[in-house]
Amino acid sequence: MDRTSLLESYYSSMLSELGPSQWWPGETPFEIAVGAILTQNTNWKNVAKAIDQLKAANALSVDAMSALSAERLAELIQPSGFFRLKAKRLRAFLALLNDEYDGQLEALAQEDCATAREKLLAVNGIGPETADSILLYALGQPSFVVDAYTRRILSRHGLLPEDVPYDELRDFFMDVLPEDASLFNEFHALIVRVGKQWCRKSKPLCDECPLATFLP
DNA sequence: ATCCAGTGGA
DNA sequence: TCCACGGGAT
Repeated sequence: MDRTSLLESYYSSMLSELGPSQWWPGETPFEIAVGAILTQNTNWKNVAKAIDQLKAANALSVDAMSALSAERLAELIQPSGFFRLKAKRLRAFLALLNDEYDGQLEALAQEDCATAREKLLAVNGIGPETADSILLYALGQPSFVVDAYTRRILSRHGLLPEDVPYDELRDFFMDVLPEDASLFNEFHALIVRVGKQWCRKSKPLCDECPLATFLP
């Protein structure tokens, strides 16, 4: 089977077994972008707490968050872990928006996908996964997101070596899938759900996995 | 390879 | 207790 049909089968198997994901949780593009930074190597439940605190402090806008000191911002996002580091990263992201896009996330979304990706990657603290998450889930751009779950599932299925570089893993999908943001959105969301519940790092539950038929 | 550094589930 | 977590920089 060619890669295109294979990935389509993965997608339809997960979708039919799990149902649609309705990702990403978040009411505004800015909130989603903030969540993408906060969730780096961190459980989403911790991020949700941090976002609640940002909301309670009315800090979930470019202007309001830009007005906060690094210390105050760190305090608000504390439950997400790495809070001093992430406060710096959020401020570096805000600096990009304020300095180059007049504080408008929508203006960044007007760039073509590759340009916006370069701009995001140039921010200290935004790496490829965070950049792609912002592009796809906050800006609606067709940039496929891959993560540790994607890597784990595909390597356990014998499709790619486990240490494959990020961009090669991303191209594994983008080279053959139609450039469709809503497809990329749902595909990645389904992979994360499978990774969390079945393809766990230790003690994976292969027997009950929605992707069990694809195992080598 | 090591640091960042809180939280919840196994 | 221990480990893993929608990673990234140094």
